[in-house]
Amino acid sequence: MAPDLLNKLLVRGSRRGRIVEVEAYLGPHDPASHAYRGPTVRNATMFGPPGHLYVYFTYGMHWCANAVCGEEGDGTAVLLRALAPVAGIAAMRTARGGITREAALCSGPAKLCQAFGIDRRYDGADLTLAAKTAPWLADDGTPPPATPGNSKRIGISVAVDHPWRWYVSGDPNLSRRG
DNA sequence: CTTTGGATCGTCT
DNA sequence: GACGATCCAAAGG
Repeated sequence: MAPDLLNKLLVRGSRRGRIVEVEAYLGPHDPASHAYRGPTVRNATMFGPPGHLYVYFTYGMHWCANAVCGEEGDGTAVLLRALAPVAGIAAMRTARGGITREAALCSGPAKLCQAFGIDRRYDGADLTLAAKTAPWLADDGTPPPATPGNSKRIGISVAVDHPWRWYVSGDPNLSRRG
């Protein structure tokens, strides 16, 4: 499912961004996944029904967001790693503390959450409903890339060899060149 | 351009 | 008590 999320839109209020980079985390079978050691209070949303947002806090200051993709009980999710800003860019700049370069607004998993104002409040949000204030996912008809870029995952220390990162090749908003 | 270190705290051991 | 699905500024080449 991870590459199929490429080119979908993350929407929150007036802010819109096209998903250009994701990583898959395969639940209890994946040592790099928060779900590896089974359900806890923190990762409960991952084990819930698909189509919901799993938001977690890390490094003492950052939020990151995933789309839950497995059936209830599976614990599988896709980390949203980078977006191409589409609308609400002024609001993103403000939320990002005045960063001016557009390609730096959403070019990382914690950056896009900061740009969209996503935190614990939206853990568990239903991504299939066009909500007023909560984040959701829209499909404007743009298909995923026919041949997405693919690489190892970033920032993990175990299960590092699985090529479970996918991205829109050459997009300027990637967290790394690709 | 690449490398390095600091910030900062919830979560699980 | 250790560390993390990160980011940024500063320093070095």
